Amino acid sequence: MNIGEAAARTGLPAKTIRYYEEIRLIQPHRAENGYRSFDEKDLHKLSFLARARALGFSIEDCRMLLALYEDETRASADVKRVAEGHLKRIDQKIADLEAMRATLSELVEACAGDHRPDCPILKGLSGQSAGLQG
Amino acid sequence: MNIGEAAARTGLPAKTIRYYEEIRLIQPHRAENGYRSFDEKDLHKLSFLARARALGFSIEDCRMLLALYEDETRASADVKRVAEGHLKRIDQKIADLEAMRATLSELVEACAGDHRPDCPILKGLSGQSAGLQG
DNA sequence: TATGGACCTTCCAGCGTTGGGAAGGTCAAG
DNA sequence: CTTGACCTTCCCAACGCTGGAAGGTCCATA
Repeated sequence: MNIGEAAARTGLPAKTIRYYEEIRLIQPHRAENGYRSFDEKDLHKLSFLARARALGFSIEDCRMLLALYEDETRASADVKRVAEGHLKRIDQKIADLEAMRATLSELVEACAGDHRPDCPILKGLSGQSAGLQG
Repeated sequence: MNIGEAAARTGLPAKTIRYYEEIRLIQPHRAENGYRSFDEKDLHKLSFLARARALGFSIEDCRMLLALYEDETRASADVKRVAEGHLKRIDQKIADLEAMRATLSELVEACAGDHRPDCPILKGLSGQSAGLQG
């Protein structure tokens, strides 16, 4: 099938599919007219990629996971290691965001939010108030 | 003072300070030799930017906040609106990451992580298992 | 057969926020 | 006079696409 149908069936934009070919995540065949030709195996790989990306795996993680997916002699430990690394990064991001959230929400709650110019948020950002480290 | 000292005193890399000038967040004067010359007001603005960026505000949010910071007749409501918008985006990001985390950690926990090829993580990513929507 | 439109191709450029590095000017110390 | 630390501008890379331009292909219809 052509790229349009592959896009429709995997939910990935055609542009993204071309990009995945360019960075050699997939290698669809070419028809005589030069059009990319996708088979079921390509579709499976694209769907795999779509799910892995939706879980936040980097492209390089995806490349590794795809290689493991295709390697029938893989050890599940190798897959798990990649996933645990990603999990750790997710946890770190969540922690960072929670920290931001805590400080910011403190400032927001202290701000009257009316017509007057006095503003604890700006005070906090300008370093005139406690609650902001760094 | 020169950019090196400004960098040291605000904790921002010199490269970043030059970028902030390029996108017109700051406008330091120039000495006769062409070097940027930072005064205390510039330092305050840079520190303000550093704190706002550390809280995850976008550059455009920072531009708005800086304008409000410098406008003595601002209404705190305008500041609060920007901050609340950002807080909302943070909450959304946290929610997205928590969702990823939940799915991924489920898969990781189901994976033996040994020498055998059987792997629930790959099964999940390939769509052969429950727990992965979209 | 001609035309139109939907598809496909490649190539180039940009997003945001730096970071790295080249090539070269300036300044202070020895 | 040299050395080395600083400064300047400019260009490229990163991430993972996304948009658009210019042009080829295919199919249906007039």
